Amino acid sequence: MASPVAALHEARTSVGARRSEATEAAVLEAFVELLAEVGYAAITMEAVAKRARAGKATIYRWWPTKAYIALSLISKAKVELPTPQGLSLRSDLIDYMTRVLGMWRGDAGLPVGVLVRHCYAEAWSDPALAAALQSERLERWTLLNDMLQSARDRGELPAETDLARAKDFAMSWPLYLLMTDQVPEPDAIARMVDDTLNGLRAGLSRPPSPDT
Amino acid sequence: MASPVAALHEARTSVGARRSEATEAAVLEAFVELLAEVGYAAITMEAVAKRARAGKATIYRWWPTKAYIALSLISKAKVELPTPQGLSLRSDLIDYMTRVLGMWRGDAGLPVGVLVRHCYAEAWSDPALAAALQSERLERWTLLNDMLQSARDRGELPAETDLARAKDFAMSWPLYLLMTDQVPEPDAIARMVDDTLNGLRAGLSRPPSPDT
Amino acid sequence: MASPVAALHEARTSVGARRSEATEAAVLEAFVELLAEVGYAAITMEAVAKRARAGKATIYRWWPTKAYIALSLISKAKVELPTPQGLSLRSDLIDYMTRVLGMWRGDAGLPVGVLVRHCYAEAWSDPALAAALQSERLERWTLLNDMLQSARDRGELPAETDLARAKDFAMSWPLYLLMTDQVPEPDAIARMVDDTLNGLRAGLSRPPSPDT
Amino acid sequence: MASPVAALHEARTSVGARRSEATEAAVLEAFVELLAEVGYAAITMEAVAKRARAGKATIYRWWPTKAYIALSLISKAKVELPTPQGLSLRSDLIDYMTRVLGMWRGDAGLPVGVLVRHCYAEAWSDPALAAALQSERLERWTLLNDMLQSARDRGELPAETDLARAKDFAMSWPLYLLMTDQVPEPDAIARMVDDTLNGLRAGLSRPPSPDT
DNA sequence: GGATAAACGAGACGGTACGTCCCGTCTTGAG
DNA sequence: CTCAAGACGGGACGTACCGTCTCGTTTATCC
Repeated sequence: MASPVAALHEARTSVGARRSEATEAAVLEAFVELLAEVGYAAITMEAVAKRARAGKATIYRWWPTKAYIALSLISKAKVELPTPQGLSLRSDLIDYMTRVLGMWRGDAGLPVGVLVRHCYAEAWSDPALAAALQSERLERWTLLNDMLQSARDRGELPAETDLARAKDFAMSWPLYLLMTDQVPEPDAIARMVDDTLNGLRAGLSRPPSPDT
Repeated sequence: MASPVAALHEARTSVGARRSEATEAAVLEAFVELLAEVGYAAITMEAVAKRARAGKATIYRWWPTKAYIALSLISKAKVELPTPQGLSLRSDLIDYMTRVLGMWRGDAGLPVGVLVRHCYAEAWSDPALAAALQSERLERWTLLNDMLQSARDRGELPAETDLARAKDFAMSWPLYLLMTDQVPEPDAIARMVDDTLNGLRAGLSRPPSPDT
Repeated sequence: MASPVAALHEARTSVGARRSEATEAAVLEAFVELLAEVGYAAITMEAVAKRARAGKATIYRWWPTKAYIALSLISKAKVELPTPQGLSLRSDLIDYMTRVLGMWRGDAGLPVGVLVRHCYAEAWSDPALAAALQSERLERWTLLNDMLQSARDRGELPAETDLARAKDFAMSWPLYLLMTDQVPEPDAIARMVDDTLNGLRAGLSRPPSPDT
Repeated sequence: MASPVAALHEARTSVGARRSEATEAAVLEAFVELLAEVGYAAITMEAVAKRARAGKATIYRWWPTKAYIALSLISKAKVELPTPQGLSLRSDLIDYMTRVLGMWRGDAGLPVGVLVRHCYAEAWSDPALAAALQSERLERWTLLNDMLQSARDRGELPAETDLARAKDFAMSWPLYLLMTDQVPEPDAIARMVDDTLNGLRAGLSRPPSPDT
């Protein structure tokens, strides 16, 4: 059930050997190694298979393209996101962004940001991947949603704030920076959050209501 | 000198036949056709050459990868950007964004947005392409810069506004939408601009000064 | 002990379920069907297993390669070979060849000729298969041997005729025709037999004796 | 133009690089080496390409399967066949068969017999190959045809002998021996020829004429 | 005008990776 | 204990493109 990728392979009724977890781990590990050694673009399914001592057919059985392997890694890279303190949206956002950007930069070993960028790139031509990414995004941004809701409840944000749009808006600045290779260093995160907050506090625009 | 791509091939001293403009046009046209028929990802240099009735070597002589062909097309897709009226930043931005997004969506026939997205994607692994894109971006965003400067001069924006950062900030929301396949329809552009303006008018954060 | 193939699996000491005859029949039947549908070359063990609803391991337990399955079918294709009348070698041979060639052509449903040809082909690289084929051949050609011996006894063939060599010689013309896809129609069989008889009656050459 | 295989690639109207003879030679040489090292059955197109330092696509461009490479080698293996002396059919045949069998056994380095056997095997499933083999056979057996014709003219064979059938008959005994791995040593060739001659001299059967 | 040189189309080349297929083995649970 | 189902490591298949390299033709400059 867990990951969006695994979800495609749930049905299982008959007998026979089960999916090898050792192989799955070996594939992911091989991918991480190759990412560090040759870079995302130069990774081939062939090389991953050889490195993982797995058959190519096995890899294709579970991951249609290398982007899905990347997505598996993104899903596994669950950082310990802090429970929002709820004192102020600003401090909550700074905490949150610090963790997220640290994960993107690879503070925990795996530079998830590279994977995210390439997954978005390939999702442009692969609707199924786009959908999987979307669901990944929803799952991962739950905390962000909670933060914004609390802030709205506390009156830090206008009462009529559209939470979904606010979430998108809040991620657009950092994602733009990721996309253009300008992921901010920790000390620049507060500035980024302040810029975002200015936009949010002033109240996001709303769709025109017929009665207005 | 025109385009960033052509700039790499200026030097010319000796005799011999010149670059065939007919061939260049045929290649670009073939690319546009293939884009509509099979999508960006499925375009190959081989297919472009065959469609354009050009030799592969000829294409490689002028464009290292298909991303550079895309870049050539982006450069050629000069829309008639309006001279800013200078009445208000809001109306200027709405005019500007309307034109840019229209070009991205392909209102003039060629969906430039797809090309932009894929160029960004491939630029992640190709510094030279990234540089060419950067210079393309500067050129294209000159008008945006002018608008912001005028607005600052008129007092619509805080006097201490960092124009470069403001430009990035102003483009981050639309680019994010482009990247996530949510390019707004014309009637939603005003909302997008308003969200951006809220952030800008409140004053972008500034880097910490040593004396603070 | 029946077939040369089965003979490899006679020893049976331990307990447990016995070989399922239903499975064996299903495999052979599946093979015959596939032979008609896709041709010998395109038959795979995988497809046979699936068609027979048998496990691949089960098939491999009893037949090392598909050639052995073919051999099993050849062995089973016991036609009612006529007891030699003993009136004349010529009429006996015509009867015999008519039956054998009919079987090759598939008059009884299964075109055994195709199986024979492919078994010979694969036997070139598989000594065990070659040996099995050899023993199959001996068994099948017993009648031919009898005919030749009777004819020699009756004086139709030179007294010093080497029966083994005569048997080979008698089969070489039809086998050559099988190999070159020229299996004679029934009315041409008499001609083939006559050609062979000419050679046999004149006396096959003998190995040089030391005293000659 | 010569060979049956090359004949498929004669048409050539436009410009462009020509077929590389060095590569063709390298492929054939690699095939010969692999034949000696691993045996026909274990040769793969992949290994041939690697050994010859040729691209797989290049090999597939000129030879559809490995059997066609074998056929190329057979065609190239032109032995110095003796001009028939014309003294007697028997001595001519012995000379001829000695040369042919020597080539099959590999007296000149390349065991052509193995190639012939496998080509026949694969021709059973490949009509185009069968046709190419047929034309190869015709070309190679020209001398045999001449011998038989001279002998008929001299009265050594019945005047009504069908030369084509005689040729087939003359080759059926040696080919049968090749197929069953019993290629005769030089001293047994005379016996083989004698057996064949007995059949020929007695007169091959003729198709029934309507007026008989 | 003849020589020279560049660019061109066509396309063969060595090579890499693709995604599929099948091999023969091993694992799992049902009978 | 055997069997079906089926996942596995492995490896060859035949294809598609890559980017480079002849070829011989065309086109422009220079002497």
